[in-house]
Amino acid sequence: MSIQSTIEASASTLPPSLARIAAAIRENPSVVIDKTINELAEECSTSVASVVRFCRAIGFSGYAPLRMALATELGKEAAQFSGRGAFGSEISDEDTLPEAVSKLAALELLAIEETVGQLDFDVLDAAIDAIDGAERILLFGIGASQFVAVDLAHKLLRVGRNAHALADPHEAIAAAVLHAAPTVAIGFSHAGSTLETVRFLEAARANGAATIAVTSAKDSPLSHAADHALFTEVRESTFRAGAMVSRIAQLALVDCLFVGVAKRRFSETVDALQRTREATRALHG
Amino acid sequence: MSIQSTIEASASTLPPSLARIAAAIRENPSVVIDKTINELAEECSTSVASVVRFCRAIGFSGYAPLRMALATELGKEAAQFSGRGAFGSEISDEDTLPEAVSKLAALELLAIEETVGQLDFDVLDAAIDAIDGAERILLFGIGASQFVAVDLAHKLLRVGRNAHALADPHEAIAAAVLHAAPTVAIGFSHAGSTLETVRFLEAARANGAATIAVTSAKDSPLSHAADHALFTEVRESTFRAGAMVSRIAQLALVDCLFVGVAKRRFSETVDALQRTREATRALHG
DNA sequence: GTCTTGATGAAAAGAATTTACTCTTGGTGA
DNA sequence: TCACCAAGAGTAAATTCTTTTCATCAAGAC
Repeated sequence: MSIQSTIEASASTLPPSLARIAAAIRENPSVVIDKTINELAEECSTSVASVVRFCRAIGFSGYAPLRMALATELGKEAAQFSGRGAFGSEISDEDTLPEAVSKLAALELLAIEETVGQLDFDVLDAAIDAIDGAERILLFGIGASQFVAVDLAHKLLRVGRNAHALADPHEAIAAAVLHAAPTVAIGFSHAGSTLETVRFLEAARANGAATIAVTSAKDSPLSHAADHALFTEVRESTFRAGAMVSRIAQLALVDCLFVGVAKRRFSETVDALQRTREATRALHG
Repeated sequence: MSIQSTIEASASTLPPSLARIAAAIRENPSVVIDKTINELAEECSTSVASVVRFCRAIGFSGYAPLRMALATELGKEAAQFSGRGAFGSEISDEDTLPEAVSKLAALELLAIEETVGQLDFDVLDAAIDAIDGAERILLFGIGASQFVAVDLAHKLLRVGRNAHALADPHEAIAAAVLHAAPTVAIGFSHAGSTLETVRFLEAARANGAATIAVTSAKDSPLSHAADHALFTEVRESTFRAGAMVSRIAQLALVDCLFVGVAKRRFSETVDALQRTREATRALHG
């Protein structure tokens, strides 16, 4: 539990003069670091003794320990937002190149962090099960999502799985309705509303295939059409950065899926990767 | 510049007793936070006066300011490594799924951070200039790098640039040697040694095209074959995670390029994106 | 050989922090 | 009504920590 939330929590039970100190710190935590106990007491129109009482009240032995702990905590917070440019602010025409680049990078980092952070491992595990159990893996996405589908297909192919990224809606539906070996169908759509992709999953499901959705929209046609829905977390500032960031998040998610599948058949996977690697190296002489 | 590296840097020029203090802090920075100036002096077999001198020597006005700053810095460091699983450690068979996933995510985050962090903006700017000035943009990569090439081509296409991701080496060379409008050729190769990609850039260069390399290898045939070499920074733990992480880093780099190009023609770009967006929306009714 | 110069620590001086004690205020029960 | 208690708050003394000052010492320069 952080110091600041501890202060927040105990603020209501504190007597007036200690409460003033709590309020001052809540409003600007760095006063503790910048000011001595005397200055802080004066700023809160109270005595240094009360500041010491306040420190005790929130669980510290004195002012110095509180100072150190708070400095550390503020450092942590700063780190969370440092190197992440002007957060959330739009990438605009006026930005210099380094500014624009760091804003974009910040969004991409955040997207991966949050996507992986909120991942439901039960769903992920179930999806991996489905992929692991299938003899035919069909992947479909349109536009930017197509890259992601192709990427995963390529990776699965390299470890010896029978994966196909379908190029167009007709081909996708045709493959989905084909009665063949146990199939898993994976549909990719950032907004979750791309009609062709939804149809693809629906058709596959109607034909007894397991279905997986990868989208950012929790409550969307695509997620409803799937047995297992995996979500990306993207703070899409606008369409300008949106496509890039959502693609990165989808790829990170796809990597998680792949790692899971690879783990299931670890030795085979390692073996397969080694072979493909050697084979391609042979090509280069 | 961090406090700890400042200490590191000045340690060699410090007189013996101050050097002892520097050594103690270097070995365990948190002594500064845990101990008073008296205790620290005693631990270093020196006087409190020397500790104050030390603080001055590394640019602080006294012990208290150093304490606060160091506490903040340690907090930052702590934040950097929390939530990033077991760092650098290999993804292994024994990992649970959440472990494996967080290790992978940590590697991907690090790759983006470091790639963007070490980016040479002069080179980036020059590369963007080249792309901006070209009337024909040729992109080529093989294997995993092909996705990156296709991705960038797709994005440039969407903002109205004449970009082509070439599918195979023959096509690539053929396009490169064609005497046509001012051309820029962009080659992608993680290792920087893929023969076909190197040949592609060489052919393009011989024909007067501007050339750009995207690779992780600073000193490689590909980077030497290019006018402007952009580097990804990947701590490739092994081939298991390597392909995924390097691809993410390349994409992040490609996004930087794209943002730069888009900035040059901001209104046109926004306009073009809006049009393509509306057009695709029309398709979905 | 003496004179700097820089390094060092002891101790005084100055701040900051903590403790001890006092004062006020508002309530309680005889 | 009044004595009394307890909680809240402050003053000032005591303590601890930090900074400054000054004296000493060693090593190299003249």
